Amino acid sequence: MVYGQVPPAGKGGNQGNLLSNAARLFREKGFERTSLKEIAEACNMLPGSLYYRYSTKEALLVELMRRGVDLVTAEVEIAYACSADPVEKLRLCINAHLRALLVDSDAVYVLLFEWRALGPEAREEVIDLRDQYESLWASIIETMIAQGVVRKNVDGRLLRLIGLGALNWVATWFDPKGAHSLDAIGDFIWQIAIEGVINKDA
Amino acid sequence: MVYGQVPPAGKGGNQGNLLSNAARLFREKGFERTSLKEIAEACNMLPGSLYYRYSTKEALLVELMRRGVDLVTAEVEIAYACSADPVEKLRLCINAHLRALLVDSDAVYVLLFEWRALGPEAREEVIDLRDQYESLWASIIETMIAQGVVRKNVDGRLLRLIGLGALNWVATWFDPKGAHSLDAIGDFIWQIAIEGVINKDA
DNA sequence: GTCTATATGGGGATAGAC
DNA sequence: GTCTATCCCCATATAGAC
Repeated sequence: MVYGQVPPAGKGGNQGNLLSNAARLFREKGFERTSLKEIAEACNMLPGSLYYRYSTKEALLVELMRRGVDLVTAEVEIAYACSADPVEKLRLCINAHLRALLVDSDAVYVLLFEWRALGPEAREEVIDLRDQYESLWASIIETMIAQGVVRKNVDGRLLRLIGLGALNWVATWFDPKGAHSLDAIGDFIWQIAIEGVINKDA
Repeated sequence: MVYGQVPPAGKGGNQGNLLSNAARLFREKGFERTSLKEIAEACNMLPGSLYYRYSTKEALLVELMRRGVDLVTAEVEIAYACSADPVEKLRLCINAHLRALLVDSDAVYVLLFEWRALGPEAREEVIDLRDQYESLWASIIETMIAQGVVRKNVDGRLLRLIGLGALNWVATWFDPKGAHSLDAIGDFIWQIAIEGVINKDA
């Protein structure tokens, strides 16, 4: 069931504009601290007009999150197909996730950090979508374990949760003008996953 | 400057109760979605009464966050002193951080996940406090690098940010009734830091 | 599709009694 | 210290004109 969506969704227009404006504002200020008035202003419209597209503010958020899942899923799937080497696949997928979260779209950030704003019904849908995305990572990791690339005694589920956590938290501190490029950060995380940080010669 | 604090803070009373009720609610529902009415109800009081203790809702949040920083700092400092072995120190500190965040107090969670609710002034104070805590981790890591325990070519700042990210994100999915105890999760993260997950025999 | 105008409710906050 | 009473604002959402 598709929560809160307006039936035929009109003829398409510049909905994308509305969603990306909303995504940017939700990311910058958070969902509750962003009013429909602000979103409307960003689109050169008036608050009431938004209800032609979305039945509630929450429905707008849910639609945004759907786009976020679709986007990050697509990016990681493409990255996965870009190499035959399993360890290199991992590196590419890590960087794809970071790029989707921090460069390509505000929707992925909103998806990951604003789900607590959802009521029970919408929350269920979004958690399902997020789980679908995470199952992509689950299969990436399980494949690596099956191939013997990752040690068999490593818990795949824990590895996925911890790894995605390390990636997601980057969104709280990353500075595009900072010392490290996003790819450098992704490669760093990949490096830790491969061999840790301890000096074995000591 | 101590933002928003009520001057002499009265004679102590059961402020801790108020703060822990607020912390629990902020953690469960988020800051904006928790009304002063709800907090007051949890304390068997009425909304207006809260203003005797805190000049604004935000000041209450800030005080909560101060407690959160103090608590997690103390826990990690104690853990650090509990072993002489640097690698074991790291394990203990990881688990101390997780315990502070997920068992000992809701304030640490609120500190880490609700800082976006703060206005510019309060935000500056809280970010300073958080930076003080992170400098504790910075010195733990720098010491390990100086001792040659961590490879010298590893960027200490990145390691701290990524590591704390992996730890903090655990708060979004940890289930006390789940398959892994908190210590098991901490040890897993520690294990990755030490040697990664890749099978070198393959 | 967007605007005008407005209903409605709840939120944080205040003043002063007790 | 807590309660009573209440103010004021702003947010979401609606109805109907254009």
